[in-house]
Amino acid sequence: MLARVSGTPTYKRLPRAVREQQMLDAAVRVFSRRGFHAASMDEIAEDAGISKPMVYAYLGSKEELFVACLHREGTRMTEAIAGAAAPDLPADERLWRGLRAFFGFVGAHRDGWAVLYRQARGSQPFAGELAAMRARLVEVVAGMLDHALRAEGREAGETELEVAAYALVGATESLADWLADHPEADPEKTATRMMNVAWLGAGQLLRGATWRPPQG
Amino acid sequence: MLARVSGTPTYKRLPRAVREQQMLDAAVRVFSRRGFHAASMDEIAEDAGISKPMVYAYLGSKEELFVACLHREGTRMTEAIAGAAAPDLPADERLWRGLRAFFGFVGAHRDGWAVLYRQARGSQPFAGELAAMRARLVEVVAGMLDHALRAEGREAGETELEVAAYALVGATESLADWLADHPEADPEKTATRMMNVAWLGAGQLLRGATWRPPQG
DNA sequence: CAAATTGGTTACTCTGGCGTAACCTTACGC
DNA sequence: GCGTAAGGTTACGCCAGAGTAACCAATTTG
Repeated sequence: MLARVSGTPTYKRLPRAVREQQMLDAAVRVFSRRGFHAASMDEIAEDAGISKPMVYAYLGSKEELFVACLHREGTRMTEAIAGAAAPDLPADERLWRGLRAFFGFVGAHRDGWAVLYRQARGSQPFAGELAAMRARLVEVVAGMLDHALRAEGREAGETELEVAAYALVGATESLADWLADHPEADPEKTATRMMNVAWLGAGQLLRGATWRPPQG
Repeated sequence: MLARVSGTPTYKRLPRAVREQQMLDAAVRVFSRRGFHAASMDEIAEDAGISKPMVYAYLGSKEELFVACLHREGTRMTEAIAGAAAPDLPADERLWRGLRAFFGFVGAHRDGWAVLYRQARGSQPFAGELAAMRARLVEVVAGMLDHALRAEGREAGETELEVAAYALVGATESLADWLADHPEADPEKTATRMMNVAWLGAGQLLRGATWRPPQG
């Protein structure tokens, strides 16, 4: 332990931007497997291959760190979905693409996203952050429904739309949880199933109706 | 403070069964408004009008206490819903009754149940407990779907049924959250809205279809 | 080649709040 | 009426883990 005689620092110096990402990666992993409360800053630091004070120096308190995780993951998700949007398609096609992108993302980030999301739902400090994300999503879905309705010359109350969107988003989140808990499941197939119940409803499903993805 | 000269104990002695319920009431309130982590055993004890060691004596550790809350509230809810079941009705009627009972319960226990439920979703120790409750619900819904399908001579894979039920339950939970956040909202109306999207699906909704509660 | 700046460390402090030890006091069975 | 269990209290032990102080070493910069 007398080592490090001359310029041989056991660690590697890295620019801030890189280290921050490593820390966020580690934080997502640790928060995922332990939960916010049970996760310790020491463990996160260790997992990131760095010492604790660095985490504080770059990302601030534990809560701030968690919010940073939420933010990064949330942004990634939003972008993944936004990339699938195409405002001039028919409603079912839009819904389908959105769902496929969403489940694709969740499937690819099983630990990351789903668990973070589950974490954030409970604890007050983050409920706001989360609620904002969900609100944006609900608004998008409600907007889509509204748009489709008006295109047919119909109209619905704001609350009607909000509630319908809320239910759709809730069902989707729920299946995302299911997907996260079933590693063998296929995201695409899950999206199709979601589409079936969301678009056709239980009534038609029971009558034997089936919705199938377009273009192969 | 030299008081309590003779038989004037500032507190009232009560049988264990009663005190336990008071403690659980208090625990539900405090966990609801603070969240599991931020809730302190001292506050719960104070809110219950008792001293902390009594809580430990009767209900055990903080985690055990929380699980006890979950259990009691969960049982109450299950019973409320079970009371509405009528196995020989058509599927839509059964779904409707179940939903109405559920939203009625949530509406009547706004802070109690919804927040407990939200709490439990995140934190590992209770995820199991919660998952079990949800699993029972999913099973019931899946069973209902299966029953209705077979009645029409059709059949569906187990996973299909499970996923559909999961989506339905998720949408319902989500609207329960919405209801809990909108104190002015009417449970019955919320149940109707849920029924609309669940039974008809977005497709028919957009075409102007509407589901209406039977018998007035 | 100083002298800041930036990346990094070890080794603490300090507190919230869980859980408990030790100790009263009323009621009830016998 | 008296012992013992059941209901109750105050006061404390204690520790995990958030956050910090103090200090070291590369690397850029003028």
